[in-house]
Amino acid sequence: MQKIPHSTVQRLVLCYSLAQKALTRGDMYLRSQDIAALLQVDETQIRKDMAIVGIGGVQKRGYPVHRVVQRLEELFAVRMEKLAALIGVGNLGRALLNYPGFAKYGVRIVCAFDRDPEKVGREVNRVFVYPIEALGEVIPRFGVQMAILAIPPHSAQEVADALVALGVRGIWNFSSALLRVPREVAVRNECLESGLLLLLHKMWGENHVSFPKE
Amino acid sequence: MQKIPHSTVQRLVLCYSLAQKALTRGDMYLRSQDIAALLQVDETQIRKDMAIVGIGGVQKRGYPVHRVVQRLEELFAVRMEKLAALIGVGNLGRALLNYPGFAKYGVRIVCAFDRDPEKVGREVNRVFVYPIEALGEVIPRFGVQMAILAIPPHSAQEVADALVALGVRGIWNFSSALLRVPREVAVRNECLESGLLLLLHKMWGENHVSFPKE
DNA sequence: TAGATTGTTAATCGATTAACAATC
DNA sequence: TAGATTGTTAATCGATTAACAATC
Repeated sequence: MQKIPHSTVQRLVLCYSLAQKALTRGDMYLRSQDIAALLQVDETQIRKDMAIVGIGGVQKRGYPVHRVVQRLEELFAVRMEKLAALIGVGNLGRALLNYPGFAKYGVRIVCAFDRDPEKVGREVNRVFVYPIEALGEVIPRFGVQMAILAIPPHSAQEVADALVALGVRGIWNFSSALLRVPREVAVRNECLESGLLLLLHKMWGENHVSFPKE
Repeated sequence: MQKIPHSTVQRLVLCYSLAQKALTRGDMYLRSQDIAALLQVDETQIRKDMAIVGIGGVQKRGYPVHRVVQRLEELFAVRMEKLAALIGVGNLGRALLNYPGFAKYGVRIVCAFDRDPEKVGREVNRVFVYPIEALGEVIPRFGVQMAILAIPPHSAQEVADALVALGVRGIWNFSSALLRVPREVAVRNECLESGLLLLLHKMWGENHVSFPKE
């Protein structure tokens, strides 16, 4: 199959969530028109996206919800169980541990790591916290495939290198560090600082006068 | 000034973080080549981005770090004090309250809201938690300009409508709901579910066979 | 049948990259 | 001066939108 454009994947993520909602509502079909309105894009775009991943529609009805859900679950590999490690059990890390979204998408956090001796040796949400030095022993033991990085940026690259060396295939990076990893390792940057700055730009960016604090 | 393309703004966010780092290191200049390598884009792109926002470089040296920082602080309005409300004091909300990034960019959370009577009336990190019903009274009293939405998706639109009616100009949306707001209100979606699915796609997407759990 | 929808090809638009001029 | 860099214009590439055919 041809490579799926990244912009298409982004829209399909949203389609997936819409399709799940439609499924619980009991709707049989989703029309490109309605999806497009919610995503605020052109409806042709949605039809093209569907075609790209091989989801066919039915004239006068729309796209069969169950087929959309099925195909997109395949595309996002949500029915496959994925074992994950959480690195950094700070405020954000703990919030992620309690996050209901993971289980829903087949991600199971099986171990956590922290540098702080206060946190090491305890359980958070039934997940044991290991010292960061134990990475090399614990990651292979559990067969961890992906890591969630919720640590300060200064040590992020070092930890990422270790994770990659241990065979981790994907990193969900909440630090502001720009990680360098081999091509075959997937990284998703979820830097909140960046998100905040993008919002601030939308709010006050461009042609405005910025008043200094003092 | 012409409209700044969104892709340019995204790169400039990263440039800002690099420039700050360079500033603390004491570097005088940043070369487009080096920035490009870290961002993994073409160096011409960086020069174009700089030109678009009016940052001029110096031949044989690069871009003066202090000017980059200064101009981008203006672009992201970070020196301006922005009063924010946190809606939803769950795990994620509490993590955000303790988040050091906010103060750094001039965002001050002045009040928090929750539906849970258990949480209402208490202080979290020196911020008072109001009942969600008090939104209409409290938001104008504090002069809140932006809101951080960390609530479940089903009530997100309703709360967003209320916030917009109260004059809030920007919403940092951590829920998975796709909010509909008037054009003049800025929204940044920070839906973690979406981020996770994008990572899963990169890891196992495309031409793979997905093994069901059972 | 008429109308509403999907599906596809062509046109447009915008973003990235290449080529090279300018200059310290 | 030669070389390294910025700056800019032109070429390419990819994504979006428009037009319209196909069909239930």
